[in-house]
Amino acid sequence: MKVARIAVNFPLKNKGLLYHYDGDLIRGQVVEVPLGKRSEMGCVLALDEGQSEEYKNTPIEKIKTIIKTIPEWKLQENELELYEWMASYYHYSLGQLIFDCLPNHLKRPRPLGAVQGEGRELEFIPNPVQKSIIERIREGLRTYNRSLVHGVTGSGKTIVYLESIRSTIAAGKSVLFLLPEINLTPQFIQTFAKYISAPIYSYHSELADSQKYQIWQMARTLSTPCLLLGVRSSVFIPLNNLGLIVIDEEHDTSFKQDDRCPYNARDVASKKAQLLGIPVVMGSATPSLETYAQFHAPQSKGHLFEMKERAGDAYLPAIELIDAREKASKEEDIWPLVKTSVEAIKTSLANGDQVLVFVNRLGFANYIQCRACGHQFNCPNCSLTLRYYKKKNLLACHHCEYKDEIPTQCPECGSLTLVQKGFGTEKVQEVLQRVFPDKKIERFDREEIKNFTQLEERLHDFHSGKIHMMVGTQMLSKGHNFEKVKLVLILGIDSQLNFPDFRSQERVYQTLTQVSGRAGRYSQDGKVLIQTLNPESSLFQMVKAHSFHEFYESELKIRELCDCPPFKRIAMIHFSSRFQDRLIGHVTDNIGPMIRKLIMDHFQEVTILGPRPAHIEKKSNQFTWSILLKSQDLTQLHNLLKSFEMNYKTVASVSYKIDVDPYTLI
DNA sequence: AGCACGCCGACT
DNA sequence: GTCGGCGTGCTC
Repeated sequence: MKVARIAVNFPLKNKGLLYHYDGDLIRGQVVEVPLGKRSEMGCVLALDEGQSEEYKNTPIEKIKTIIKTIPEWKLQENELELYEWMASYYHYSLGQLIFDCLPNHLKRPRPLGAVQGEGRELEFIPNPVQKSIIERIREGLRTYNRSLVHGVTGSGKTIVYLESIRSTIAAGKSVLFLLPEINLTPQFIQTFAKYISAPIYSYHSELADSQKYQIWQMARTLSTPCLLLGVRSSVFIPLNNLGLIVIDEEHDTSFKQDDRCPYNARDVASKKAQLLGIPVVMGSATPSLETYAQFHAPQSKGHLFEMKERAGDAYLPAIELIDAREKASKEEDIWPLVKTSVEAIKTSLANGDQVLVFVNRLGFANYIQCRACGHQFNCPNCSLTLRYYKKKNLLACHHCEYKDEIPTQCPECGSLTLVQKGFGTEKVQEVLQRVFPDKKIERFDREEIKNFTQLEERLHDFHSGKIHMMVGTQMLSKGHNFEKVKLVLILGIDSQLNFPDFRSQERVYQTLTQVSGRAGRYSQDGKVLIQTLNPESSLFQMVKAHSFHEFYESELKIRELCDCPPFKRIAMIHFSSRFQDRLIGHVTDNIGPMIRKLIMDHFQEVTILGPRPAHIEKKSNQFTWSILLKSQDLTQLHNLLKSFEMNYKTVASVSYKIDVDPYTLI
């Protein structure tokens, strides 16, 4: 009997478990193994473990035998290496990681569609800036190297991507194109399908399991090049003969997975490219500070390409601030808008132009409060207020499933006066509809658009002019081109500005710039109005000036002062339990002191903050407290995390989760 | 994460 | 009496 080491699909973070086997087996083979009283999937990590110390020290009767191999699943060496890197970087179980990433086995096969690219010649010539970037990227197509294309909205990054993709495909290699949102897939396919002479596949959450499975199998066996367009999880698809990875909207938070293994697909993609020896091209109008700093640094090995102007005849829109402290608006019942904003919309609509209104929240009111006693309506399962949805006539929690009818009186004092606080897209739509009764106003948010069909329908109605104005959330800000829009109004940005996270300024800068990018791409008189209570804030001045560099330099200084990325690397450990008292006792009495001692004894470069309650301490009846770790020395940070795990003694009903490079510290 | 064992309170 | 909720311990 021979002995193999298997990464088994369960949470233990060791190097895998030992199993006996007969016959031939190779590293990367997917197998089914017995585990306790059940069976689980596993992946072969090593053979010849018969001589290892671990095998000699394990009682022979404990070692079980592999049940069977799964012939259609065998991971390639570079796939396995990527998973191994991820498991150690994110401190996650290798076996669990692999089987979280692989698609589920086929249940009921559905046909898989591909768009065949037409391979037409370009109908336009790239401008000199685009041309030189394309040329530089083309020179690096045979080796691992990283490029960041920082181009203002409308500068034509798509053409740079397109030409890089065309060159790669012409060389007989496939391309992986990562994008943050499923919503953007159709528009890219539309553009790419004209000019690329290869099949185009898209990979996203709307595909059935069987279709995902087919894409994986197609990817492994492909003999001619293809373009694969996909969301976060498509970074794991083992495309045969991959020659280029493109990451659009590099800064976007949806590249970070927040359940299971909290990986960042942008960083995983870079690692994958390194393992394969192929280039990565990233692009954004608002790169993340970390990424920009990597490329901007004097010792940077990456290529930083700047596109400072809009392509063709397009101009950047004029950005104006509107002081929302205007008093006059009250009597006219247009809150949360102010008179200046309404007038601007009126003018724009009268000119026959379309208008976009951006609001960062869903629903009608953010929360409900009793005027008499101040009681707020909270979610019984979470430490949060319930949001009011008028159309559904519900109070609902946005973290759990809780829903309730809207009460008519306060449960505390019986008062009948309940006031609606804060606003969302629904409220703004209602107010605007009252002011402009003869205009067609629709929403563009998650409540209204839940799938491709609804998305395409709404976009079509807007492009065709059937809809005059759209009120939307983030969904509106990402990548879409609206030809007839000359005015964009931004509401509710103040609440984002006051959000307690070191990245809140960066997020606001990105949102404002991206939303502004929707305006006036096709005219000289595009205008963006930002309605705010803080018009003096220097952040707005930088957005107004379209000055990413000024923002970057000023934000960088702040990051240095507060010991934040990119100056320090960060990791968080979140502890959760249904029992608040046990959780607090555990983290304050055991965990805090334990980590402080480890730091003192071995990892003095690391600093610790906490334990402290999470920003939302209770979610779905689970309490969370967190510890924040910072270090300039990445190795020490990782070694501390490893030591923490080795020394950790489990406490009943408390679990923990490590998050390396978290996107939020709350 | 599952799964089983074992302890305790509650109910036909 | 026994059903089921959940705490505890284990998985090569």
